[in-house]
Amino acid sequence: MASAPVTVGTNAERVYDDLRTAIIGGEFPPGVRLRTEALSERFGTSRTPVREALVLLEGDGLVEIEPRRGAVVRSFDAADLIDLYEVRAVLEARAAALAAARVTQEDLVALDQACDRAEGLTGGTRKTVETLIAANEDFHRTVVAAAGSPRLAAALRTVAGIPRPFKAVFWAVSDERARSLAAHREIVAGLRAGSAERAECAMRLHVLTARDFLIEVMHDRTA
Amino acid sequence: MASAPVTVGTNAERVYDDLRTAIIGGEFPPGVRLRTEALSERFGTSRTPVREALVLLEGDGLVEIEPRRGAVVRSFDAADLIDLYEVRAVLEARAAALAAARVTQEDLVALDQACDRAEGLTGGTRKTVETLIAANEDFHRTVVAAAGSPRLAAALRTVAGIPRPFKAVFWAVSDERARSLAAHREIVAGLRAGSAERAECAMRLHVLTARDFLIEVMHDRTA
DNA sequence: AGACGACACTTTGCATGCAATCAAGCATAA
DNA sequence: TTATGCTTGATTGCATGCAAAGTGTCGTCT
Repeated sequence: MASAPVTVGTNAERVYDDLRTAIIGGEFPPGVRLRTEALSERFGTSRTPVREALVLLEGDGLVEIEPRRGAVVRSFDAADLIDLYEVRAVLEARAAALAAARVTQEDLVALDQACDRAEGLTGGTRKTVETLIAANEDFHRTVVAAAGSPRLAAALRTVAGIPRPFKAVFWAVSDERARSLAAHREIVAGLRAGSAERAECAMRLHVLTARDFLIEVMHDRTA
Repeated sequence: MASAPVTVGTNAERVYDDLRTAIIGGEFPPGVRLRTEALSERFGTSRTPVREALVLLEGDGLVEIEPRRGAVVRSFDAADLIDLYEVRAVLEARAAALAAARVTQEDLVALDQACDRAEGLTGGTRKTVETLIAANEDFHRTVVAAAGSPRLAAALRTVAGIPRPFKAVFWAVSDERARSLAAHREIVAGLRAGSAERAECAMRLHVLTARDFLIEVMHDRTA
């Protein structure tokens, strides 16, 4: 049998993945300086692969690197997030439209399951929220994968990553949860019907609704 | 007086810019292996900044890096280019729509000038084609800048760079030149009128027309 | 003759040392 | 007291050495 390879990919990739998860997970809040030596210590490597990982994360828009000044976790203000969600709306809507013509039965099952996983949950515990976020990410990832456009997927990477605390606000509010779930069901219905227009509009509506909810929340918090 | 800074930015950025220009300029054709030592010699640095530049170029979709195998200039087959142009169509159309509401008088002048620069040219010399490509790039860059969306600009970087020979085919054919110029004028008209819809549709049409011409050319060549 | 395997060479990926630069704190002068 | 310049410590960016993985070649065996 095939034994798992000891090192799949390079060290830099591993650092990139782990650091990305850590940032999105909120372990490194926006504004925090990311010093190469501290990170290399944490990940058990030297500073070289850490530096490479930071460059990759800059491409994802998760960190900002200023020459000779170092890297900091990028902060997201309202304008940033609105901008990000609007680009996401355009790209994910397109992904949904493409997916409508290519989606497989397995994809549809996976999408249904992602919805089902979110369906029963009602509590507001950390674990529940984590599950909801994971199900949501699976859903969107499946749609993008079904679109079958490598370039679209690459473009989405520049707007896909935002820290979990920002996402969490969606799932903390019960009404938004229900609305999001309904939107997901609607998107699946469009895809299942093979209607690019339905899927596209449903996805666009879904993302723009998220944008507006975010605006509302931020307005309440700053007001 | 202020002397020009000896090093603006880092060495890695300079290598990235120069290497990107070289690849797009066709100096390194698709499929060519990019060995770090040879490049470091060329750019007068060590292998470290070269490696960083290659990672950045991978993010732009211009090179492919396989672990332990090295970097090669990415080759673009028909499916790749079609995929790329369709994502460009979505993103640039969105950029045009955003720009319609924000475009300044200076932007419009710059766009007019980009059109004017292409207007008189008729020959098929290398210099002429270079000028046309440069004017075209200025045009699109100006529109994207006028959109004022950093995330959109970042997403476009993943689909903006393709080797010049591919672009050159557009400008080698006189009819396509005229059509492209007319499309640019149409886009400017939409922007000047402040009509997001006109600008958006004109841009989408422009990019999709380019896509179809590319399909046609590649079909002719392979047939 | 063709296929297979061992060996040497090439190239990558990583670790580490070093110079350049930045910030921060302290002394000094107005 | 406040502003300015120096100095020290910290941190980045780059160069280089080295081990590991990949590539190609040559010899051998069938």
